[in-house]
Amino acid sequence: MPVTLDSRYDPRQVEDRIYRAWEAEGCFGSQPDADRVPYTVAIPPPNVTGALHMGHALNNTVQDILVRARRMQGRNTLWLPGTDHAGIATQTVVDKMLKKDGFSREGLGREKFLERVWQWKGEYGGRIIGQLKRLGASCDWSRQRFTMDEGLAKAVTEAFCRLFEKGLIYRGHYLVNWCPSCRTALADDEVEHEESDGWLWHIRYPSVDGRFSVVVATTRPETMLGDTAVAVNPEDERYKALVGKRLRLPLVGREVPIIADPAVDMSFGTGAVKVTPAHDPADFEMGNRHNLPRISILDEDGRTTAEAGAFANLDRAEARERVVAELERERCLEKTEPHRHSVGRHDRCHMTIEPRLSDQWFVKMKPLAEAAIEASRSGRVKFHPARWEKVYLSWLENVRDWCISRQIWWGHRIPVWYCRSCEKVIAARSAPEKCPRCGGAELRQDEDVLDTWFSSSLWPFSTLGWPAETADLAYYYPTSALVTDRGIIYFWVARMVMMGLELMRNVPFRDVCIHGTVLDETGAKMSKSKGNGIDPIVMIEGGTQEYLGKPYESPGYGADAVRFSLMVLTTEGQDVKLSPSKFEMGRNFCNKVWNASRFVLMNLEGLGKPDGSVADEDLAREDRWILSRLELAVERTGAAIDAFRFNDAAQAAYDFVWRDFCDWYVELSKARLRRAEKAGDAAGALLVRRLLAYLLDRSLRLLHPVTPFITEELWTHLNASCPDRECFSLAAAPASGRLMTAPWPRREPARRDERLEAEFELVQEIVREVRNIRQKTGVPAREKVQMILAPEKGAKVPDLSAHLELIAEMSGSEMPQVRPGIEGKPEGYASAVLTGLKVFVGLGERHDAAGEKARLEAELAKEEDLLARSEARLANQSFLAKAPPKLVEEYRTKRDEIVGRIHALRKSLESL
RNA sequence: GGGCGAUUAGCUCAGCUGGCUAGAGCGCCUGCCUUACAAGCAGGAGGUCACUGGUUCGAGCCCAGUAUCGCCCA
Repeated sequence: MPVTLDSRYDPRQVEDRIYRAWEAEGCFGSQPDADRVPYTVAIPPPNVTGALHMGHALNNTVQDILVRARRMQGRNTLWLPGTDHAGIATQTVVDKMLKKDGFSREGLGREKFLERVWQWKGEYGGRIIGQLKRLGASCDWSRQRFTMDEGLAKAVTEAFCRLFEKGLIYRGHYLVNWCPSCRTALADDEVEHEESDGWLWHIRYPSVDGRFSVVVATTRPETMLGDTAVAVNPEDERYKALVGKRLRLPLVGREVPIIADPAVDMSFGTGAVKVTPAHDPADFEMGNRHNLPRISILDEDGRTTAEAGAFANLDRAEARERVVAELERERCLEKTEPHRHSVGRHDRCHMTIEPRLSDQWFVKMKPLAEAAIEASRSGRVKFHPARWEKVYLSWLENVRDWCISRQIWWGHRIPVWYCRSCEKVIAARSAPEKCPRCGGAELRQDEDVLDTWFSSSLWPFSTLGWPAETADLAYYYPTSALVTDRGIIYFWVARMVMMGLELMRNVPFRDVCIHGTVLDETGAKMSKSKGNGIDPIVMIEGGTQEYLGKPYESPGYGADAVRFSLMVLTTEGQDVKLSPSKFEMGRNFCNKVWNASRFVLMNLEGLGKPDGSVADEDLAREDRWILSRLELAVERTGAAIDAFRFNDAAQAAYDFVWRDFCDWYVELSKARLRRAEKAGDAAGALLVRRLLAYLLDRSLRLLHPVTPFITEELWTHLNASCPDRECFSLAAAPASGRLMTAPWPRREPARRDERLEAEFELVQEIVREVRNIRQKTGVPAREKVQMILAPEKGAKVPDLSAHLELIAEMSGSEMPQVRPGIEGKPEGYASAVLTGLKVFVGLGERHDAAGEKARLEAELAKEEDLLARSEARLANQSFLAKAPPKLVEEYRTKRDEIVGRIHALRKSLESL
């Protein structure tokens, strides 16, 4: 069948079609199978409101590579996909949409609002899933889950109840991080701290008896309305005598005590601080130690309450202004100085966090964290790269109880009911009909929902059917690897480990792969507000996007190119500085693979069905060379994937395909085929063609995890033109069906031949030297030159007789004459000196003695420099005494080689 | 303040347990539309491996310190 591939690879004509074929043929699915070892990856569920960004593209490419490689390696592979309901983010998005239509959440009421969210999710929630498919993700879509679907809701309720029953979940009145914009409590790690310029206000508080006063320094003067003490360090001589005395709060008039507490930093401000237990975490603790009253002066919107007296019903900022102005008027403001301090912001909406006293639900973290720490210390969970373990551990070692209640509507409603008559708190798997204590029927469910991360912490097992004891759960759990960004070590990794250990009695995954974060080319994190994001879908499909203030026109690099480029850039967890042009590399490589395949396919026409294996003794030296290189590539690529070193994997496959196969083997096969045809050597030609097919086959398999689309497409063509292409063991690797489910190349260590590789390296060097001389002296491309190879007398040079034709063809020379031992240089020839071997290139008229002299002298200078260093080393007695003898021997050989080359260079110069 | 990472060619990065004449891609220079590929081929130039000390026969790699940048935690 004639092959008609375009001379350029166009991903647009391939990718969608291939993906649909995979889906239609059920290539992604996995079922438990007791006879096979599973490999399981649970996707870190992307936010259902989200669109695929470059971080997702990187994250999911890594997962897909792991999963595709394991699938080819014979593991029963399941990549379990899904999305996260992202409580606050989704609620905000729908809220905004409603506002545009003139509705409000409050006006609609809880039930109607939730209907609208589900409606919205139905319409837009699938977007990121479609985008993952566009990237090539080989997830089992039939198992797609959503953190709010029925099964997962059941898991959340079950988990809550179990933890509650065990006393690991409790309710309490504490100071929590409050977002006045989202009007909800947040967990500690949802707060980002940011240094910013502010002020330090020094306020004078007079004593009740009017005899003295104390100046306190604060960054938040408005909270003085809620002060219930002034604190000093017990060691502070300046204030020792005043401890126990009382002050009168300006503006408010309330009397507050001066207390001594070791938490006070004597060097901060005046050494005396105001204490506002209801509005500052440190003050809250201090309040507990000293039994201070807590006065909340701000409400859930961040506005002042009635407790603020004359300053009631003001916004936080306004209250500050008014308080400061009033203090100044009353001459209580000593001074105001510029001050840098850190401000907590909500990581989603960036509103300044307000510590707020409220009733919330918490998870007791200590016991859970201890188990999670042990799991990592004992190696049951391993981080890659290992250094991230420290980050994980230090978080767990210092973790505070986790506030899990959120004052929003979109999420898992807390499965707790309160009895109106006896106030019993009931956690239940389904709505109870009456109070188990007093029998009262008036029960009210808690209004709050759970933190989204609570449901995601169950993800690795809730998605497999937990709490039901399903076959899936028994087979696929624990999962094999979790792949994520370092930013999510606390949110996901640590919490999943805690919950897995607590509820499943086993870790949720064995390996945690932490890859780098995608940055723009200036090194800044990509974000919408900065306009420095690169949209992976635009890179894949083409189109214009705004990048760093300028429009960038993407030609549509294709998913494979985007994936390949990302992988080459992803070096062991280092951040990835990206610019759109980086994808050219991947695209160029795909085009190379396409064209190499095109060449092979063209040469396979009419090949027919070969009978039997290729006999090793029929292989030429270059065939054994490329098979040795292939073996090296298989080894390197596999080892790199095992070690989560994706750049090495991509690079190893790249080097083999481009450098070894295309640059050398394909090029020299052209000449061999020509030669065989001329000589009527059908068997010789067949051998080359069979090897080309075989090598292409193995290249496609090796590349498939990184560039799945193009390799699958080419595989289809290869199957059509050459279904029987196994050269050495016909059963080794079936060549039908889909590449994505075909076997990974087998390791064949016996194919590795390092001596042959060294020999071939010499061939390559000779060819390069001749090409260099030709270029430097301006020999036209098609003009053949004479060549003489002159091995030195007694030098250990590999026998090149089997390579002479190849050398001639690759360097554009006549058949080289081999003349051992000639010293000088024939008239009209330029020379190059290799180790133990001189290469003479016949230039005739073109021979330029001056140019030649300069070239050789430069070479000589380099060699002499090398020699000097080499001899210095060998003259060093302690080197000779202490270095391994084998190494010393190697250096001696090297020295002799240099001496030999210098000698040869001098001879050449002399004969000029 | 504590921790982690980075600093290698003009740019972006490799360089694992010290033995290196320090590599790749892009860019640059030169020559080629050679029947797979100009998204390509061939040839080339380009580096006091941030700095200062130390350990070692030997340091890009190990140790200590300094500087600059980035991230995380408090």
